Amino acid sequence: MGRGKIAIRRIDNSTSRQVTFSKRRSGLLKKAKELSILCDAEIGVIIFSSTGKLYDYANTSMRSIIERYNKQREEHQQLLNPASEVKFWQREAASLRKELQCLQECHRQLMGEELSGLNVKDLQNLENQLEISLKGVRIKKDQILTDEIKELKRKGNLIYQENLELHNKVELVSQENSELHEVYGKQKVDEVNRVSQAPYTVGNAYDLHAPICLQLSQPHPHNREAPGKSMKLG
Amino acid sequence: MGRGKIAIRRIDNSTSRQVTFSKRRSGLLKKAKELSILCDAEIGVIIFSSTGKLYDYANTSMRSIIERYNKQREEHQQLLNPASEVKFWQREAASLRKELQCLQECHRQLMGEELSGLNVKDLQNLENQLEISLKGVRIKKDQILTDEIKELKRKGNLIYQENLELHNKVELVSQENSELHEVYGKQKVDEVNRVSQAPYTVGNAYDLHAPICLQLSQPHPHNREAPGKSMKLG
DNA sequence: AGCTATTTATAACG
DNA sequence: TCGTTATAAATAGCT
Repeated sequence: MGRGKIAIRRIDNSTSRQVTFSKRRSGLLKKAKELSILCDAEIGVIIFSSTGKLYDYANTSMRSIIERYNKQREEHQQLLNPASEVKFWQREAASLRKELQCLQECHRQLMGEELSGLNVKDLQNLENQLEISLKGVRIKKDQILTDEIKELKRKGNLIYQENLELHNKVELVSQENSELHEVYGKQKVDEVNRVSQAPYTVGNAYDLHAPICLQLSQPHPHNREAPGKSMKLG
Repeated sequence: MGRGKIAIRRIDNSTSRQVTFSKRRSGLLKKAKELSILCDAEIGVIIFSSTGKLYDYANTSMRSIIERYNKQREEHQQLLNPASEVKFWQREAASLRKELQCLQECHRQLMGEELSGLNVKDLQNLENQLEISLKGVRIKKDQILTDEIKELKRKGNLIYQENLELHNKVELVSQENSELHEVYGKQKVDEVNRVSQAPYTVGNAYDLHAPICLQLSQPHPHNREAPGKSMKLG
């Protein structure tokens, strides 16, 4: 499969053998990975290049694969090793693996996969459970968003109050200054006034004479009411 | 690389998973063989199917490949002495237990429980997943119900046809009887007619002069249309 | 298990 | 080693 067809025999040219090794090695490991995923298989691949370099792939762990391989290939090896502790842990692992498979099946069903084998009654139960789950998740999410909104509203009001007070303070100071200038001369009053009023006119998006209004994105686009009814705070 | 493209994820359908496993397994082993020949490499492949069946390939011998692997990884001692074997299985059990706990947490979340610790983004993802699951479950359920309806419709029509034929047959026989009585006397004609017509008037809910109408419960109570629009068959 | 339409891998080359 | 492309090979979906 390439520009030309090649015979399956040792490639003489050392360079192109290297190149082919590199390409086909990655191809082989990719296919091994795909097979393990597609078909839920446990796969180990060990490759030694002609120069002795090691490459390998194992979807679980090479050690457990080799262990399993040895067990399956030489059952009598177990008889040579009658340590009951080993047997205990093997049983433990087998039991856990079984439980894991059971839970995985259940999990797949909750993910909406592997539904063949379920009858209408099972599917109805699953549907009900998913609706309950969905409801719970939405309630939780809404709660978080509501809390966030409350917090923003609280902070907004605090800032608004603070700004009101600052505004009053500035007016007081400004008036005081005017009176001082009235006494000591009028030459610099204009400048001072300009500076004291800057916050109300330049680079400030808040209107300090009305409650703060923070607009938030809708949590549930599909549940929104008629347009124009945006959520308002304050 | 086939009639259609497939995503690399576990194949749901058990039959096609089996078929794909068989095809790709032989493909993988062929490629391993080719690579070992073309590039003069030492290669071992171990495959356990999801049912636990073992398939393998080794261009030299699996034992020597595993030994070389272990030597290269400097782990051969761990697999040989029983104390470290115990440790291996303990680690295996711990690893499985960890995976189990992870899956259990995920499972609880899919069940709508234990949602604290999730942020809005997580909850949104969970909500989306649950909606996908729900959709899948409903599609599957609807499909089963639709198939059931089709089957009932088919059977209903068969019965209706059979009844029509029986009706005709009865009329023919009845007419024949009348003619016979015409010849041999009229004393019992009334009785015979009464018997032959009983199926049309007594204890029979079907109207044989109209298509059979089987009414089924709605699959989705929350989706039903205006009342009075019952599903009709025939 | 066998048959194709397609997708994928890769041989040859830059 | 990396990228490109023409072509061989693998294989997904069917029967």
